[in-house]
Amino acid sequence: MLSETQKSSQPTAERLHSAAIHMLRKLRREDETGSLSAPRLSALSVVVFGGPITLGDLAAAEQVRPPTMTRIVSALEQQGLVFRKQNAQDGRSVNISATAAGKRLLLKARTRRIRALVRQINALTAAEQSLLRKAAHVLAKVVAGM
Amino acid sequence: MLSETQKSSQPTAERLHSAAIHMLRKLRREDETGSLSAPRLSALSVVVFGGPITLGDLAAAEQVRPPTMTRIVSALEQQGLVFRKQNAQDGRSVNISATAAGKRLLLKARTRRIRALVRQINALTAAEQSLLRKAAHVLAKVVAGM
DNA sequence: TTATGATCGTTAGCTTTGCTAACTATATAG
DNA sequence: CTATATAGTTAGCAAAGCTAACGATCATAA
Repeated sequence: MLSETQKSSQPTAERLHSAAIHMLRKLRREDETGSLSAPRLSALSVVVFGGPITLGDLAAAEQVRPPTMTRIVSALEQQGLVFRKQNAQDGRSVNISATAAGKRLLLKARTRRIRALVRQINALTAAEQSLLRKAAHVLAKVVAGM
Repeated sequence: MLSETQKSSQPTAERLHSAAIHMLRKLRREDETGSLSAPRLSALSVVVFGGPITLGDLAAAEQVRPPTMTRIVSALEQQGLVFRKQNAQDGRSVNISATAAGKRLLLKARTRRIRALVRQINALTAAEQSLLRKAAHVLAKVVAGM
């Protein structure tokens, strides 16, 4: 038999799932002029803060298959935001790093993309903001564990 | 100049944004055998609990353009989960309702899709679960306001 | 040392989901 | 009755996910 907390985590999960779907759809529309889609922004962020990184590791970090990441990296490279470099030790492996333009753009693009979200959070009460701040950490842990 | 809370909501927003991206990617992969993708599941949910509903209203509720919703509804209809019916008063308008199979499948599919998420939440401490439960409500409000 | 097999990345090709533009059909206003 | 506005669909494009198949490189074992 299920415990009290187990039973009640189903609606919580449903709400989080729904919120995630609608949040991303909304942010995509807010950011209509943005040069960086969510997958590209997310990948670039990993490269900027965690690079240089191999394509395989980047794909794993972003939880997508290598062919998907190949295409995202190629697009970012064409935009001049990252560059590939062959690994000297292992010729099969490719190291991906961010260019100066990539680092610059990441900060601007990320700020703009989540602007609407920040605005909404700022409209909350101080208690709610504090709650959400703590929850964001828990949520990150939850997702990492999946 | 920005207040203390305003400054600190930027990283919270970033964490929530990142968590949403990775959560949805992970759930999609968990649910590999699932007959219902996230957009279809989300739309069906609105129809089941809020239907009958016009295509335009459904598109607005799901924050997508009418052509996108036309296609999703057509797919759901082909799967026998919803059906269209012309509005008697306004011949341009179409009302969408769930079939019995649609209602049945929604519950099963939703449970399966978020199973991994529920599992992770259950692994949290009681305090964290309580925190997340409250945060889910706040988050729903935040997203609704965007 | 060379042959075998594993691993990394890419290419090719499919599906789904977004979009805009343009069209049809119906309703409403003048 | 005509003109315009609205609801939904169709057509066609791009991005992002996948699998399968392939080339190139590395590691290992005969």
